[in-house]
Amino acid sequence: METGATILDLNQLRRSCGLCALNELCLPAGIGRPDLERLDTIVHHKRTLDRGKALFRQGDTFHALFVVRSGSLKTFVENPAGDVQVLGFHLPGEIVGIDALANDHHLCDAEALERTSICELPYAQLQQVVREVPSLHGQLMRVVSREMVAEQRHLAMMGNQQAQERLAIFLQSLADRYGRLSRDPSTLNLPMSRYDIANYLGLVVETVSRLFSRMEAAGILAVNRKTVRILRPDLLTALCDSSGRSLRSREAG
Amino acid sequence: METGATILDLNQLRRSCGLCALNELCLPAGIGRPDLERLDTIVHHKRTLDRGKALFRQGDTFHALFVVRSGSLKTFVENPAGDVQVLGFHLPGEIVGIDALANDHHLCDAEALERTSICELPYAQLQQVVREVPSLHGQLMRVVSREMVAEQRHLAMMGNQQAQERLAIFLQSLADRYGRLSRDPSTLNLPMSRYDIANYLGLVVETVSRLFSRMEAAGILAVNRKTVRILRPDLLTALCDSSGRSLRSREAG
DNA sequence: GATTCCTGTTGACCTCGATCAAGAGCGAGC
DNA sequence: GCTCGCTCTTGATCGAGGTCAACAGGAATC
Repeated sequence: METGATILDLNQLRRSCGLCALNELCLPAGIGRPDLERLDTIVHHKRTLDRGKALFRQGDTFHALFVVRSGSLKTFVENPAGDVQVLGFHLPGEIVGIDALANDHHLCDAEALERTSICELPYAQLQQVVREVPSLHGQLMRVVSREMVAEQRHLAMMGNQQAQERLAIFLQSLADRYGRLSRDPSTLNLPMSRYDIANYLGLVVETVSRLFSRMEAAGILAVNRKTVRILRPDLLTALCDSSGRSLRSREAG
Repeated sequence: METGATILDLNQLRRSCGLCALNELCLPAGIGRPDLERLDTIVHHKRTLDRGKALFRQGDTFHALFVVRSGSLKTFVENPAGDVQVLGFHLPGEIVGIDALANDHHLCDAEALERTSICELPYAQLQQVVREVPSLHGQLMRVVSREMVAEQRHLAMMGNQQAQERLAIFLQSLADRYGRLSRDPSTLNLPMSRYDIANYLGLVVETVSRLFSRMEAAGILAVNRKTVRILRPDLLTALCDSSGRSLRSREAG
């Protein structure tokens, strides 16, 4: 349906970090033109995953870092007893696979929540580029640090917050990230199941379901399966810090 | 060797990564002699903290990474409501401060649990050394990755494990780390308070106290204030995976 | 359209761990 | 010595959220 040239242009658009809309949210943030082109030479853009398909599995040997380009992923660990813990949901511009650097093999699973396309950064080549482009080292460390901070927030939520606050915080953070991606932050299209949400929040699915119902009854949300509209962002924010456990927290000395 | 050189040798011993007992557990692991000497030039060894003193506080501007040399630290976040979450306890050879790389200021507090000495790695200089010693980049990423994995384990514990399993896992992991530091892994000298342990595990102090008593009654531990002897490591291990929540976990899909 | 499977919702009940309360052990300061 | 103020322990009670159970709404297959 299109001329050959158009397809090439589209390919070009899809292939270059410099032209990618996620540019400033992603690894290239703050990296100058020529260096960016060097980085571009090693980025593979091909991989596309269907819903439920794995990007990598626990135990896979590590060879690349990945960045979500469109769609979304979940990462999770599973212990020998079969207990699953969802570690995070990853939206466009977010990096996954860092946990594998310590051991040369992946310690968690990464799975597509919907049709998802991925940029692949072969690690050996990335290290070579880091040698040539020193500022990339700093940027990589910053991105990694950002992931750590997200994990710490997750942890703090699990340790201190009540069920309702947890869900509110989760929705809020999702809305924030939608905003940063220039999507409408008041209409969330949750790509993950209630089971995933519950597990991520350290709750069971029934509790999450009840909380959605309760927040809908309170006029804060309009919930229709995967589609959640935030009607009262102010009330949602209020729910985020209803000061959970009083005693436990204040005096850990 | 000359007389008078002895004092210099001791200083040398204290000052050089090459001679440090933690060498292979720390940042220098896998780095060759000459590169190590270059790294050595930027490491400051002076800081010593008394119990309860802060290495840094939330909001402090970031200028250096730190490695515990002796003693121990806890890191924790505190939200505006006053809720505290202990993120981790840091033993010799472990690095802290990475979370600050993303924002140029610290997002958590780090506090000494006992008299603790610290190696300081000024970040600007560290980056310079990374340019000169490319293998250091890889090693830094590995160390960071190790921290992330520890956080993920913490998270999985909070999400899936019952109270008793949490304490068992905590003691087990402490014993493992003692072992790696060539200390007796069966006699733990807990530098942190019951409050810190409880908060780290997402429990309250009363629960932790009861669990210690219960495990002592079961003949697994001998508890005397801060001193905990592991009498039956086999039983402790058994408690670590008594498969907590069955339904919640098995099918997060 | 009927069947099956899966995800999600709602209700009834119960348990684990939080909360409240009291007291014991120990150190620091006077 | 005594008191004050911690940290830690133990007991009694309560409630948030987990467990069990039943069912409803889609989606996929036939």
